[in-house]
Amino acid sequence: MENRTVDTRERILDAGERLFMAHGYEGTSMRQITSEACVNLAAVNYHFGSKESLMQEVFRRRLDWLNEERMRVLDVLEAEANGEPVKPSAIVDAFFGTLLRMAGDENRGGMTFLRLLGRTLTEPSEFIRAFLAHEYKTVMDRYKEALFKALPEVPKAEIVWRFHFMLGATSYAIAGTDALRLVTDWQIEDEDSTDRLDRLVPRLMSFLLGGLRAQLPQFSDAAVDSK
Amino acid sequence: MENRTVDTRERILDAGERLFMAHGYEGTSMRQITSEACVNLAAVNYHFGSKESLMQEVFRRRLDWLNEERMRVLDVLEAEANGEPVKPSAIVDAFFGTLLRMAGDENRGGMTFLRLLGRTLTEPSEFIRAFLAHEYKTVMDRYKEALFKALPEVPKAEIVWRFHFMLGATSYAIAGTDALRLVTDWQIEDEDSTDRLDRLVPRLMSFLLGGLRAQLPQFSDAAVDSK
DNA sequence: TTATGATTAAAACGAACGTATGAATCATAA
DNA sequence: TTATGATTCATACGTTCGTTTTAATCATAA
Repeated sequence: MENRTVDTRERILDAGERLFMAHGYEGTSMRQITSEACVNLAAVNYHFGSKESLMQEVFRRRLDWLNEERMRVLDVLEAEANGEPVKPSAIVDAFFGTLLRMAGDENRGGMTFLRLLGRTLTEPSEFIRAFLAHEYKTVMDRYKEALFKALPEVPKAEIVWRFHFMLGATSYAIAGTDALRLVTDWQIEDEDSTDRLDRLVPRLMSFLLGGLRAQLPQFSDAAVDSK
Repeated sequence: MENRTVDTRERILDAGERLFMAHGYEGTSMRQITSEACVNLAAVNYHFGSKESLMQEVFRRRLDWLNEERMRVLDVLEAEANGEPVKPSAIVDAFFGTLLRMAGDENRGGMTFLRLLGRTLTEPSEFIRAFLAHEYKTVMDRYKEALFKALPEVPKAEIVWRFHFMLGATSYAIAGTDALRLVTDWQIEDEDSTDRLDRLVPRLMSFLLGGLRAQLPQFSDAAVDSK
């Protein structure tokens, strides 16, 4: 009994992941999903209850592992540091590198899930917001604290903003890997697509670190940045 | 006759802009739009032909000015430079600063349009891709060339990627101004919302320039970065 | 082999979608 | 004042949406 069920559930999750990535939540119909998964229309409601619950399960399947892994890696880094601050580059790699390396692991959703995640963060449907907030809260707080410790001379508000900017650059780097081409018609010359992912990680990492450690902004107005 | 028409068209465009921003293209219905605009359901099809055409017009109304302004500013910068390369910081400010300062100009869409633009770039519906590509092509090429000249020691492929990353960070900075709060539950402490926008521009600019001028990545593999 | 609970299947539900139609209403020029 | 073209209006069309229902089919344990 177990076998059929798992296959059906997984096929639905895979189809949902791919279609939500390509057309968004609202732009994807149950009939598209069940058709692509080769299951009956009623199967989604039977196994997941509703379209919204399916969407949540699509995320949970990947995010649970991702955020556990992020916690685990940061645990290791902090243990190695023996109470000293962890290097910013190591923190950034633990958070964003772990995410990006999912793209190469087809068993963990690969590029498809990363692009879904990237686009979802800019179009948070009301119901998915609470879910993502809950799913992300703990790991975000841990990394925020680690960055505060790693960069004691940078105001906390600035670090929070820069984490925010880093998330944006990363989401685009993924979600837009071929979307941006359609906007700009740019060719990333001389690179086949296998090369591209391998090189994306160091490229993005350089950019993120450059931004994180950039000169602090000068506010034209009077008020100095509050500690 | 002219007056009623213009008002109706503008009210529809305003409502569409706000609702597309909040719920996305697929997530917004004609009935929501016409209801918010206080016009008859048939008014959209009468004035714009279809929902897709309305979406295009929502963008055109703002992008035409934005991209002309970007061109104009770069013209001025290059004229002042007398054939010398323009400073990277000036190029970045001309492109992204011009965009960000739209947020403060309610007559040009303000924050609403910027957030719509930000989220649309990660969810490019098939039909909007060709439109945005056409609308953006010329100005993108101009700025790309300016950056090549400004950073002759950086490989062109790297500059293209970093422009890409900067777009992402910027889109998030805008689209996520309150979306990210919902993901991370962060409070940007000690700042009222009027302060926030004034400070966002220098903050983001510092980050973008730090990323643009960051140390070049070291690729672990053999092949050196191609010219 | 038969009984049982899990899963799949086919069909239909009411609601909401984008769009089209034709009559009513408006502003303007003759 | 009346004729005309632009605009607004109420209404309906045909589809598609997510979900539900009821029956058929399957796998397993007694």
